[in-house]
Amino acid sequence: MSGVTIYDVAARAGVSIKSVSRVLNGERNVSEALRGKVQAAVDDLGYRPSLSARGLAGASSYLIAALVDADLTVEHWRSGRGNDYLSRMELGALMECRHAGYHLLVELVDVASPNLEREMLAMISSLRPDGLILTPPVSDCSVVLDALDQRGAVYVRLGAEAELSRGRRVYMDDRRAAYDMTVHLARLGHKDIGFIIGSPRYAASRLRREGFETAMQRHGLAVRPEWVLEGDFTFQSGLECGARLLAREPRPTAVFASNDDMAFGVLQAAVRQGLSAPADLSVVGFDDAPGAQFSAPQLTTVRQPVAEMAEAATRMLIAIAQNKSDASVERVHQVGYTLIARESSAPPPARRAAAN
Amino acid sequence: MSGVTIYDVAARAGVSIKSVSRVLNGERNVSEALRGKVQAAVDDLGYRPSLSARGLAGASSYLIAALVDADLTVEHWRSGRGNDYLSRMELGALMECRHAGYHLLVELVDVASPNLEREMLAMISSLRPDGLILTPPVSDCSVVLDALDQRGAVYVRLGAEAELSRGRRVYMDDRRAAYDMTVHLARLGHKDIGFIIGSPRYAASRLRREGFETAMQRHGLAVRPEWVLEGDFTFQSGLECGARLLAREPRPTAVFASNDDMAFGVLQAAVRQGLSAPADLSVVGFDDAPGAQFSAPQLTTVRQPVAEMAEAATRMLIAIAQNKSDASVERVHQVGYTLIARESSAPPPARRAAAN
DNA sequence: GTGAAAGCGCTAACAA
DNA sequence: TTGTTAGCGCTTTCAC
Repeated sequence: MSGVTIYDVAARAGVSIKSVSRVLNGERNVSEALRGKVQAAVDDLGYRPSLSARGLAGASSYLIAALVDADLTVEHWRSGRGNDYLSRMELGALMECRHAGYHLLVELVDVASPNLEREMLAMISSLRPDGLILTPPVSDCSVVLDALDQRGAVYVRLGAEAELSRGRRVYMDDRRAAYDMTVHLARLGHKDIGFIIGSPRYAASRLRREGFETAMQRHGLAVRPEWVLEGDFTFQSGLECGARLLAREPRPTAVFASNDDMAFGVLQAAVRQGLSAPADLSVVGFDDAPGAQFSAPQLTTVRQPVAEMAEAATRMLIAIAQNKSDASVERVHQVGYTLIARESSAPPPARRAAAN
Repeated sequence: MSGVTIYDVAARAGVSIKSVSRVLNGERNVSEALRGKVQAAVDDLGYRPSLSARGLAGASSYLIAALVDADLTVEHWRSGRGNDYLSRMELGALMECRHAGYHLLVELVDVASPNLEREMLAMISSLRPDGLILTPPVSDCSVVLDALDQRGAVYVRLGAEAELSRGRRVYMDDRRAAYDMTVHLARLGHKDIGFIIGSPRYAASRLRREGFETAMQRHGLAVRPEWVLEGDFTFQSGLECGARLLAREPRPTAVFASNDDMAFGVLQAAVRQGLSAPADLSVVGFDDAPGAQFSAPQLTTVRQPVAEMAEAATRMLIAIAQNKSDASVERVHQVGYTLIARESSAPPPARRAAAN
């Protein structure tokens, strides 16, 4: 029952297997008559070529592999929480694979492994994916890039921020988004703005911080070192940093956390100190996490179009796989972001008082 | 550069390719000496067998395919939101694939397609996965099950609630969880409890409703038909149902929404009517969505161990693939749930007043 | 424009 | 315990 092969199709259509193969792969120099016969046989039999056989015989595997950081995955798994970035990335990649007849494989990469290079090489030779999507922080791991380059693998780096000239990239301007967010706070009248840095594991953390600092300078606002704390992108770290920030005297009138989870933590810290947001303290985040629209108050944040990024990346990968000449495919693709102003950001208390 | 094959390893170890194959597959009847030689050659060369070649020649593909509803994916993609269930499921599956040397493939399934059977058969013959993980609502689609059975494919249905005797299942007791949640409200003193049914697309919706109704009856509480509304698991539908529910006179003192997104909607509807939760109205959900701990008030809900379910499913699949005799592997695996009482559920206003 | 034959890199029978 | 041989179902030369 299991196997209708190219031979069955060829026999039914009364042609050679090579002709079936030609039709399947949309090659030129195939007469309409032949194409019709073959297509009919394919439909009758419900035939679909074996991925393994194609991969073994030909140059394409019709596989796109998404590389995901293993540590992160374990962390999420342990904490019982999902990974919003992962699912959004996949949605985009799947949408694009869907029509092109490609398949999406998700692979864990242990960036800290001492055998990383070897593992990457092994993965490539075992899977032979037509393209790879590198998610952060894997997209900034030079060992991974070296291994892929060594094998001539085609990849797109998502949100990459290091070694910008290597490979293809799809990214958004984190620095500028953070700049805009800071300006948003400044325009509301905030002068005393605290900042919580993200995990150093992500290159984006640095950029967000730079965007913040640049904006502060341009607006003549002082960046107080004691108001710039380092978190690790978790709620807990946001809670701790928030508590420290709000315990100081004087304390900032606004806090910009490098991601939403930390912003939620700051919000919580504010509540514990008897502060109400945004009346006493404005809090803004970054990511537009699933909870951002349900938090109290709803969180002002930056939305990164992750699905669109993955779509673009997958489209590039498939184009290269099909064109054979990858020269025509763009090397860098920038996507836009959206600053979503919700309830958690408002004018500072002083300004409010003055306005009364 | 790309291809170190089994021949290279055999040559280097001074043995036949069959011996290499034996060592690779951990077959018995291999001397330690031979195993050592082969392993050394494998390590030296950084060899890893080609998935395609293995799949083509042998019975195993080392592929686990996760079947995901295409409509849902498109919806999430359109709305720019992630899919928490998907990512949690994958975390679990990946954790389990990881050590066993299996790979996870994510496939979209269009349950509404007129050619669904054909598409499923084609997918199977093209991919030949060693096992399939069916996520809801695909896990309850009989056309899919028929196609898989016809091909003798091995699958595990996640959260399946229909045709319980078919195939293997990993699930949690939705009915009982909903029962418990209803009891939770009853114990707080609520007698007037509204309910929002989930999307009929999911079999779990029916079970949650049944759990609610059974609990109400057992506690001598009336289920008022006008307080039982049908939503579709979206925030918007929760908002609408909530508005309708709260506009009535008398109105319930508690609302049990079949999932968290709808519960968030009810919370929002309460705010718009000038009601404060949980003082005026208790609201509870189901799922423990990412926003549940950040909402205002934090949401009382039921946590489903999705990652653990996927882990168990993957473990079953791999065990079957390796044992060849699938008889020893359990057919049904039930996982526990956790009722998480947060801030959104509290005694009803009357009770509070009486207590004063 | 079409077909015949030769592999791709493995596993599976079957010998030895 | 180990090796030999024959495919698995395709794509790729290379003829015609």
